[in-house]
Amino acid sequence: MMDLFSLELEQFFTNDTFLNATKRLKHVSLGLDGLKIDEVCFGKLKDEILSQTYAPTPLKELFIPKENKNELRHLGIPSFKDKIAQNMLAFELNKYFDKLFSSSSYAYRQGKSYKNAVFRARDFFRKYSHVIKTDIKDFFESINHEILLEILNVHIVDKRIIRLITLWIKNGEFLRYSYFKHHKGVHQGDVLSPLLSNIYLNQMDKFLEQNGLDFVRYADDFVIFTVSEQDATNTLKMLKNFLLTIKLNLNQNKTAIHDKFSDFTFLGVNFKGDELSISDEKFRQTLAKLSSQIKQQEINTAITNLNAYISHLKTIKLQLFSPEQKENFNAHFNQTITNLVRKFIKILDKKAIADALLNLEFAYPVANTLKKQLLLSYYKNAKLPRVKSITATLEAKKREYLRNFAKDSVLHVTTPFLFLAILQGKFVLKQNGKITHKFPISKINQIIINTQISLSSAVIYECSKRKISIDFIDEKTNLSYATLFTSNNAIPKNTTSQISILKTKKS
DNA sequence: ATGGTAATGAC
RNA sequence: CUUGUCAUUACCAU
Repeated sequence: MMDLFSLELEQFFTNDTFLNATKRLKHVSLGLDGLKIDEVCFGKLKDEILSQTYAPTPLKELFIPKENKNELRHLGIPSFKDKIAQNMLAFELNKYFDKLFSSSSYAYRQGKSYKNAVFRARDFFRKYSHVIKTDIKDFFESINHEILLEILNVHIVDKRIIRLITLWIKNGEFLRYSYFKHHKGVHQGDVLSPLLSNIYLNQMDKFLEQNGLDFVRYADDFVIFTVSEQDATNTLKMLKNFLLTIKLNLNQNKTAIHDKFSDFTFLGVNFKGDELSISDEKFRQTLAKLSSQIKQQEINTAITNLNAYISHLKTIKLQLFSPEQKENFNAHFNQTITNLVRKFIKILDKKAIADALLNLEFAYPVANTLKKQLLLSYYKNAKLPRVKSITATLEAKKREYLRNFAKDSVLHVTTPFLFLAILQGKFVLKQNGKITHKFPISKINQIIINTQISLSSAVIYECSKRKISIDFIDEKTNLSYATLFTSNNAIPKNTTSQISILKTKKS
């Protein structure tokens, strides 16, 4: 007989779990009801939920740019009361469902981390010759409600819980005044979503296990190991067919079969067979982060920050550096410390600096005699004029030009009472009917207005066509109070659908 | 040991 | 006025 989730709502909707839930949630970003975390009344929430009169607030739809990518992340932000309710349930559900999950599933689970996943994958690759690297297309947004609810229904005894979860996943989103229904997928931002996503993909884990396949899965990102290319091809075909039965598809252009000699990236780590490394881009980021630790008013806080960052790096990244990267890292580290000393050499005496440096943690083990030499060299080098590295010298010049280009391409209007229009294919600024400035449209990619001016509709039309954004900045606060058009088309897409609605008779 | 904050980093 | 889960590290308090 299978173990079931037999807890009833009353058993975990208590004052204690309420307090726990409020602690675990961020206290920023209000939902649409505008309630702050300390304005949520537990008594009322509990009554509503137990009596099934509870209704979640629609989510706040938001698009934020993904890091280093020209894509947007679609978020739905629930109100605090809904987050709290979900959190209280998630805690118990997590405990129950975690027992059912595969040991090869690593995301969002207590005691598991992406590091474990990386090393597990490496260990598997020592036993196999081929690997399928793939991920699922629009995973969160593709989860099928009926299939998910069916699974939950099998395990959860108290059906009021099923009703709650249904309310949450089917809850719609507001973008400004436009409401978007939610027929499929779980919201990115809901507390329960990570767990629900694991429950859903547990079906695939079980399928892979039944077929005797070794794999490592982190959310929708996973690798499957095989003994030959043919085996990999067959497995992939079989997997695709299975995924169709749970309404999922693979991301075609991120799916590939690799042998021990071709590189691929999994969880931010470069794999080449069982040899791990980190990408040049990530490596540069690491160096930049290291340097940024010394931007401190006090030498001791700078050292504390550096030590914290180094300790953090030791837990995984340092183990993944190639010999070349190690060497570069050490050079950069030495340079960073020299810069730090240079910054404080005028205001602190030699002893104060030496005392601070003695606390310094090194990324790699350093013998005591060598350590003394290094510390001394930092002090000596700091006295010399600063000589930038070749790349830094070129970078600085590059940035200077980028700034200039940006200056050229942004039309920033600060003089009041002008009229911005389009004439003969150019943006023109007029004062009392006379043209004072002209700008070629093709060169402009942003317009910033922080004063009171007039704007012709032709300008707005041209800007929308060319995806030139217009920002209106408040003179006093320097904050943007309105933006017309973004360079990304995710939002305009919704806007156009709204316009098409307004054109109908129903409008 | 247990409680808190602030980083980073995977999705 | 940029979410969620998990992990790691550092610091502080008892």
